[in-house]
Amino acid sequence: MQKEKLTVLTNPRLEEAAAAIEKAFTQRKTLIVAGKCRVRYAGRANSTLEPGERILIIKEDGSLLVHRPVGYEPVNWQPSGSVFHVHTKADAVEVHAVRQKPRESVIVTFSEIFMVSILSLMDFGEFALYASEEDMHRAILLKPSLLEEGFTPISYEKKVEPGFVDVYGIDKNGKLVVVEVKRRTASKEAVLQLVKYIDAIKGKADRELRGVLVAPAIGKDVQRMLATLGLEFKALDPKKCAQILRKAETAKLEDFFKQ
Amino acid sequence: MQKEKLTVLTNPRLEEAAAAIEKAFTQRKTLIVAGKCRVRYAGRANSTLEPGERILIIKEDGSLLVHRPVGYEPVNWQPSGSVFHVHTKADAVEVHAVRQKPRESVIVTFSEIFMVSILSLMDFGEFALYASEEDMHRAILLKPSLLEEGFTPISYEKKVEPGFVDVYGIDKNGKLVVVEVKRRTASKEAVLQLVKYIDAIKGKADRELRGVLVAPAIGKDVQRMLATLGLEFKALDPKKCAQILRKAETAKLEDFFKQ
DNA sequence: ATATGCATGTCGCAC
DNA sequence: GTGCGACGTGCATAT
Repeated sequence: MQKEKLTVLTNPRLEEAAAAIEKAFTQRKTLIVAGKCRVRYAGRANSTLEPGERILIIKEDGSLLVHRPVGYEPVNWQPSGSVFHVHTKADAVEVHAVRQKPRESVIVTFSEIFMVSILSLMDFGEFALYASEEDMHRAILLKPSLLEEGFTPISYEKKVEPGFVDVYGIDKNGKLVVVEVKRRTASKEAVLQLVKYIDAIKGKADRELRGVLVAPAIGKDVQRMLATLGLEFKALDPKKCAQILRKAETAKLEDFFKQ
Repeated sequence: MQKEKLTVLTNPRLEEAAAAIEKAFTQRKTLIVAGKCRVRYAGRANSTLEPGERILIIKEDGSLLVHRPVGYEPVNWQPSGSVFHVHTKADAVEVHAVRQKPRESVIVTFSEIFMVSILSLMDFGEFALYASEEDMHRAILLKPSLLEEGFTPISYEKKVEPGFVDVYGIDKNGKLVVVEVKRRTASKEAVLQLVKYIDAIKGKADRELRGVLVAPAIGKDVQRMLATLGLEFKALDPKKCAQILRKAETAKLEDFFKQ
């Protein structure tokens, strides 16, 4: 028997809606409800949302979203793995979503329901993201001259006392170089991170040490801060890094087919 | 003439869907589309998402969300203020979303559309969140003994060289106290922040200085770090702070009605 | 399980 | 506009 791809109820009675929602839970389908509701959240914090018209989405994996008609972010939510129950009251339908660790609950109480939509979605499409900080790391390892001529990476995400160093190597004069990479305009926070890493390594190495902040850009004050601390800045665009990696990937494929 | 509250098309032809989507844009309504699509994003980073069945939401304020059938987060999105266009191709409907600053675009290409839902949502319900870091600040100001007996706050969110100090005051022995507040288990990052503030103030004040990290909890290593640096920790639960504020608010109301 | 840092983070607030 | 920090941040990763 072929599963229904799509069920839509428009302006259903509350009991009908409740039954459909219940069915969506048991069948682990994707559920969209539009209606007038109140929301209560209790967990790490608490919140209340007074009545208004919103969209509720509950996914197969047990994630929940309540969206107001404006704003990119959900006003209330529950990450995947939540457990749901629906309760039919006199003049309302309540959807309860509970998760453990941390113990949190969201209760959505509908007084009116405009639409219930139940979907069976198949999605195996691959998602690929380019120009992350990870891509910048990899690009520098692949082509160290991006940092500077004569740079030789030693290690990558080397563990030091607290946390990691993004890239770590030796310059053309044999000095140790600690590199902190940021995918966007670097803030003071990034400089503090770099200082922390340098301090951690300074205690262990007797060689001269350089600290380099790599980012697409820095502000004037960060520039001053670096100067004061004797650190350096090297501009690098994450998109350019992604391009380099793509090109290298292509070259590798061509080599493969040549053989 | 009363606007339509709800329009739903199920399994529409692509041209019908395109027309409905176009109409939703011009009328600035909330749009939900379910269908098989491919997504491309180009902006600060780039991404590609191969074909699969997803939900597209476009809100009145020009925010866009593409949701896969699993996961709390949208796989692709555009914050509010984006501008939309729909293009009808031979075998596809393309929705373009562009925003300036930063210049970014998301293109959703549907090859099949299961449902188009257009909603006029009215939502003026108030949202209130309790137990934020802000609540913790306010609770300490209202009841300084939460920090310690004899503490007297001087200033709140005092601006120092870099950034702010959460709370700043004098203890029962006349020493200056710098307080950094965190609403959840404090990490090393929080300690660094506290150190930064103390250093900034140390240069200006000649009085003895104490640094206190306030949070619901800290890890073992953070505890050691604090000890090393001569700093202190005071446990405080954000929920308790919220309760205190609520109680104070209630008391104030009672006083008002007594008069 | 806890700890650490990234994110197309977004958002709000202050300068 | 830019800078800075909070967020119920979520999330992957490494110990």
